This record gives sequence, structure tokens and C-alpha cells, in this order.
Amino acid sequence: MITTRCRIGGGGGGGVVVVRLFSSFSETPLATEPPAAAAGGGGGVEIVDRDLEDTARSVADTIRTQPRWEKTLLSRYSHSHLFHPRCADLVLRRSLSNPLLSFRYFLFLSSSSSSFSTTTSSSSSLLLQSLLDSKAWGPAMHLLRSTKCPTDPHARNAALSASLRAGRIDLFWQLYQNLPPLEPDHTTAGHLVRALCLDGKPLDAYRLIRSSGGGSLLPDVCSFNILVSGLSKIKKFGLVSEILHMMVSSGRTPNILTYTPVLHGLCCCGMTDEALRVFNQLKLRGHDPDVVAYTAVIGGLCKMGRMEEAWELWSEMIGRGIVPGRKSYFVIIDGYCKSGNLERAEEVYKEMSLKYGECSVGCNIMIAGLCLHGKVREAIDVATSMRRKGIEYDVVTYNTLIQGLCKDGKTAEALVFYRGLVGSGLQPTASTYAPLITSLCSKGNLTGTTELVKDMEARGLEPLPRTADCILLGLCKADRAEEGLEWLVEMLKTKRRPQPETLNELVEFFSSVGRVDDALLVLNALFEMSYSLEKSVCNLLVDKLCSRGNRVLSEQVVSQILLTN
DNA sequence: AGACATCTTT
Repeated sequence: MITTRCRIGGGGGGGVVVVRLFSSFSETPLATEPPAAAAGGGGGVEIVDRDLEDTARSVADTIRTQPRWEKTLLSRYSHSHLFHPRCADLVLRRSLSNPLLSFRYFLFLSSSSSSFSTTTSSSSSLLLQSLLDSKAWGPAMHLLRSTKCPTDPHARNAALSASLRAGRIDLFWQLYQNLPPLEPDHTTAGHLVRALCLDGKPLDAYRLIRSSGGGSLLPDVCSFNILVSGLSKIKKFGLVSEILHMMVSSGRTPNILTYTPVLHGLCCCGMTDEALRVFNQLKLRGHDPDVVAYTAVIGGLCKMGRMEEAWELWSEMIGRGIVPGRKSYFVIIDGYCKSGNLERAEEVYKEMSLKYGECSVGCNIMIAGLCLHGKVREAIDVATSMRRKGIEYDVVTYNTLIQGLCKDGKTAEALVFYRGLVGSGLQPTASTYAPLITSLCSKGNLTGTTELVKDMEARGLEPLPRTADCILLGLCKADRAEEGLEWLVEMLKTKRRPQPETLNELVEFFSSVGRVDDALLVLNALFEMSYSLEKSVCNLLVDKLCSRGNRVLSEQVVSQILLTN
């Protein structure tokens, strides 16, 4: 028996569940279909099919048209008919267009008659399927757990699959834990891999695959692809290569969709040359890269500013008859913007607009490019023209403009956009506040800063690390050291570590203004985070301590510094 | 059937 432990996510703490994919090969009973007349007929009374059909039709009409039909049914129909499996089956099927009604009928049957059990797994599977299709998860779960409802492995797999498709991993694990063990097979393995990857635990999925021992218990290519994608996102390329070998040796031949996330992952962590190598290998081995693969590699080159090579690949892509999509255009336009070739960016932007029309993301890219190169006025012009064309601003539009204006020293104007953002009903993000707070702090405007910090808190937003540092420095230097130190304590409590440079600057500041006690306090925090103290700051502090005649303390500090550096 | 690519965060 092979089990793999994995954590289940969803709500907060998430317990540990044993993935029991390969727990037992034995007795998961397949649902069997007993003879139709076995139950309900008692006493040798033979019920004619025709009668049952009439009853079923009438019952189905009743439950569809009457609000409270439970009592009516019990008094109007003979129990031997009502609870006859064939009749139950027919009513359930007739009501499928209203899955919840059908489910209510199922509940009625199972609670009114202790001997009732749907005898064909097909009608309960149909009911389950329609409940899943209408995303009625609660009833679907109830049905699956009901002992009165035989559901075959296929139906259970359908439920697992439906919960994954709907992105409800929480439900997936509930189902998985509460259902009787499934016959271990490659379908279930695939579902588990997908669920673990969606849960952000590709390593657990990898361990599961490793422990399965290979062969027929390995999932299909598509699930493998999801695993490769998950491992690529966390940059575990060694494991990716192991999985690729496993795929080849088990006959799950990797395809272009297997490799694209790898290319993307490599490009994202600066390994663009490695991506290029893999990409060329793929082409040599006869794979036809699609638009997504091309876009990934072109994006990698763009991120490194290698625009000539990017354009070369772009042309190659066009030459192969591949039509660049919207996102391909975004990538290359952004590349030209970032590298400062704004004219070229505009040319390609126009080409994209002719093909796909304009949208906020495209405008955002141009706005960011203009801001980056000090053309904030032009950026605002682009934004204004968006409004004219009926393209709505999104949070990124606002954030980009706010950042651009702040960098240009136009904090007041940036605040106008901030108010516009809030007024438009969009939710600001931590990135909205970062440049505003930095600007206000550097101007010594602590009133404005604390106001924005309060706004953030009211929205449940945490300042970005740099922003938090900025607030810390701002408060301390504006003669509000008490609040500043409180802020520092709060940061440490919530495990948000200030940068080493920030703490050095603080020690330096407190020393220089003669607040030696505060300097020592910060120094302590600095040591506790095993940061090191810069030499110049150290000299300044020791100097201050000595000049105060505090020889003992200064020697202690020096020896402490020697110890930690 | 299912998966892969975009803009803000200095």
C-alpha cells in the first residue's frame, strides 16, 4: 500500500489528508443493477409496467405544479407504486430539467421509505450529472454520500472532474475524502495531480507521481502537462526534466503544450538563453511551436531588452503563418516601450489596433512606456484619449499614471488620480499607494502619509515592503519617533522584515541627532534579524556613545558588532 | 474536455 501525504488547502489551516489513491486494489464494489422488480412489489403482486408509467407521469406532473406535494403523493398513490424502483426512476428522469426538483423527489423517496433505493445507477448518475452541471454542489455531495444511491466510479469521477473544472478545490477534497475509495486508475491520478497543482502544491503532485511506481497508474498527457506547468512556475527545472523523462518512458509523449510552460518558466527567471536552446531543440525535433510558445520566448527576449532577436523571432513566426494574438502584441509592444523605442512601439500598436481594436491593457502598456521615459504629459494624453474612445480605465491605468506623476514630482496631480480611482468604484491596490506614500514621505508630509495609511488599513491592504520601510523612516525623521518605533514593532510582529539599509539608516539617524537609546533599540532589531551594521554607521554610533562617556556600553556594542559581523 | 502567452508592484 502506497500512500502520500499532502496538505489540503482551501480554508486557512487546512488539515492533512492521506491521498489514498493507491491504498487498495480490492473491493470497491461496482454498482450493479438488480432486477427491476426486486424491491417494492412485496407479496407477489405483479405490477404492470403500464400502470407504473401512468403513475410516474402523474407524479411528475404533481411535483412540477404543486408547491407542497409530499403529503399529496403519500395520500394519493399506492406505496407499492410510488416506491417502486421503476416508477422512482421514471419520475427522476422526467424531472431532470429541474435538477433541484428531481433531487427533492429523491430526498422524499429516501426519507419516506426505509427500504427505498434507486435501483438503476443510471438514473442517479443522470441526476448527479445535472446537479453538477447546474453547480448545485450541496445536493450533489448529498447524493454522492447517500447509501441509497448507487453511483458508479464513472459518476464519482465526473463529480471530481466537475468540481475541478469549476475551480472548487475545496469541494474536490471534500468529495475525495468522503467518498468510498475509488478503484485506483489513471483518471483518478490525473484528478489528484490537477487538484494539487491548482492548490499550489505541485511538489506534492510530483511526489504522488513518483510514489505511484509508474505504469498504468500514471495520468494522461494533459495531467502531466499541468504538473510540468506547476513545477515550471516554481522553477523546479530539475524535477521538470525528471518528469519529462518519465513521460517519454511511459509512452505519454510530451507535446508542444508540455514544453510551453517550461519555456515560459525559464524566461521568467532570466534563463532566456536556456529557453532559446530548448526552443531550437524542439523545432529540430519536428515540433511545431504555436503562437503561445513563440510569445513566451519573444517575451523572454523582450524582458532582457534583446529587441533585435525578439523581432527576428516575431518575423519567423509570421513567416510560418502563425497569426500573433493580442497577447503576443502586448509582449512585443511592451518590449519596445521598455527599451525606449517608443516610435516602434507605436507602429506595432497601430498594427494591433487595426487587427484587434484598442483595449485598456494595450493603452496601459503605452502609458507605462511613456511614463518610464519621462513623457508623463503624453501618457496622460493617451489616458484622455482612452476616455474619448470609450475605453474604461482599470486599476493598472490609475496605478501607472499615479506612479508616473509621483516620479515626476507631481504628487498633487497624482492624488487627483487617486481620488478618481476611489470615486470610480474600483478597488485600489497596494501598488496604488506605494508611490504616493513614498512621495509624501520624502516631502515630509506625514499628515498626508498617515491619512493614506489609514485608507489602506480600512481597505484591508498591507503596504508593500518598501512602502512600509518608507513610512518607518518618515515617521522617525519627522520627529515622531514614538510612532515610528511602534510601526517598527508592528512590522516585526507581523513578520514583515524591513530592509537592512533601512535599519542602518535609522541607527545612523538616531545617532546623529543624539537619540542613542533609540539607536540601540533599532540596533538590537538589526542584530536579531542577523543583518550587519555598516562601518560608517558603526563608527558614528560608537563615537556618540564615547562622547557621552558611556565607555562600558560602547565596548559592549563594539564586541557585539565584532561578534555578528 | 482538459493546458500555455499581456499591463502596475523601485
